[in-house]
Amino acid sequence: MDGGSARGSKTVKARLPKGLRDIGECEAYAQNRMLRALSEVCTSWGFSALETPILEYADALGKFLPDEERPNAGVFSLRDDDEQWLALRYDLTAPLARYVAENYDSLPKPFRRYQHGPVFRNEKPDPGRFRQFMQFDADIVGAPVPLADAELCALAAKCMDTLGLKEKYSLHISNRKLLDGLLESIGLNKNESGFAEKRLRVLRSIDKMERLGARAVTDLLGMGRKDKSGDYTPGAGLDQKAIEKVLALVEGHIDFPSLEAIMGETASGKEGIEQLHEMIDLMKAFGVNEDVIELDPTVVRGLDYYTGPIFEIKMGASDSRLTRFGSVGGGGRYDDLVTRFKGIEIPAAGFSIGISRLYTVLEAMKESSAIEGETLDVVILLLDSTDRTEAVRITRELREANIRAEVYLGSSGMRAQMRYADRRSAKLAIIQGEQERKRNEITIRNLVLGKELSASIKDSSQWKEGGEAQRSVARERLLEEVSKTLASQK
RNA sequence: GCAGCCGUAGCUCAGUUGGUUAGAGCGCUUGAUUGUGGAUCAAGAGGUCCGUGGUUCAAAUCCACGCGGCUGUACCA
Repeated sequence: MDGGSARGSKTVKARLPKGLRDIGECEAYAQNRMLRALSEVCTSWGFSALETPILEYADALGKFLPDEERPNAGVFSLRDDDEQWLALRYDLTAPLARYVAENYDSLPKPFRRYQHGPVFRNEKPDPGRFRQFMQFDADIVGAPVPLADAELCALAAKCMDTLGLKEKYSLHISNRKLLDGLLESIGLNKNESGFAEKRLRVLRSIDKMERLGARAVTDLLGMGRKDKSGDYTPGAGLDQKAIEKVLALVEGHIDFPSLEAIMGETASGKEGIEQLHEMIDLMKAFGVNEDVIELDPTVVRGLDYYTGPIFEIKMGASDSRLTRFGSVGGGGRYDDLVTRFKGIEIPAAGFSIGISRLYTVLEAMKESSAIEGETLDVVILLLDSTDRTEAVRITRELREANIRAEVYLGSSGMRAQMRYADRRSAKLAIIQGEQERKRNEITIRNLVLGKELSASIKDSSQWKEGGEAQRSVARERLLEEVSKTLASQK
């Protein structure tokens, strides 16, 4: 009555906020390795590091201002003590725009930078989609030419190659101007009322092509669509002819001649095609394998954001099992982003890779080289009869030789210590109890070999003897014998 | 955001038409088998039955609302 309930009333329930997660050792190691590798690539391509803070003024982030009804829709925001709204960054590009605007005069133009860090989105978490995740981002500000777009695409490809994913991804490229050309060619006029709304619906429908298929997209372009749950999504209200034209663009593979036919004489369409041609030529010159480049007008991305070339990095083009993961990164040209601050248009383009998402995909692909953690090498057991300072000296000697070692901390029995070593996937254990000490020896147990042998062991005395998995050697030969045992395990 | 389903131990779940002290398996901790990962045996820890209110002599069980999870859908920088 007293114990449980009294404790219950005083303790706090340990719980993780929804949509957030703890990252275990395997993913943490993998994430660090990926970030390090990508940073090196960017550095060698002449991009410099820039780290902006996690918090920004909400209005500097742009789009998602806290409003009366839903102060936390999209972004996490909070009030500073001077009443100004702060918000957690939801990507790395908006803070870059703020940085560029603030430091414009002192920056070299073009300005090339990379950055990585956690970003936050306050929205409904879905499986594999969290409210905090790691992004890697690279951008070029102040270069209006397709050469910059091509270089960023090529860098994205190089990044994927560096992560060991050569031939496991593809770059789907398109151009926002193609979509402008399409809208023009189906008779949507910029100056008509309701254009913005209609444009948005058309673009969203196109974006759903891959997930929902042609029939659903037809409905969405026309009268609207009712889904399984009974929810109704209003359509764009296009006529039959227009719908067919849109579908022609987004259905199946497309090549340049058919693209030209669809775009016709529209100015934006022509410009978009021209830019794509130039980009692809330059990408190849940058060393991108032609096979990973895929012309794909279904790529839409940020609706009010991009102004020119856009692209997405998708996994396993040939492996349909992976298409459900969608894109692991993408980017494009966003010439308007700094305009908000400066009043003048500053050309900019960039891309980001979703590190957290990429890890999830690699895990599902069982890319073990990318996802395995770093295991412990040695656990030094600590028995009642073990000399503490000697155990510490052994630990230190191993560590100085760059062997990952730890001395058991605690007073449990030997059995529990062995279980601990097993749980930690340690490769071997070192024992120096009374028997070893008398003879100035140590016992090395090969845990990997021991596990293999255990399958055939029947009675418990064999366990204790250890057989080939265990031997005693002179104390001075510690390093030599440990190294030998570790080497034998590879 | 909208809709449907679900919520009992760390995990997977049982719990009768509402009825005494809420259970099992696995896992976890400790111990035994001379000082060894497995097996076996023994003991132990671990619960606000999601929360709040209601119906009732009586609620894990029925009702309402909230919260959380899953699925679909919307949004997605």
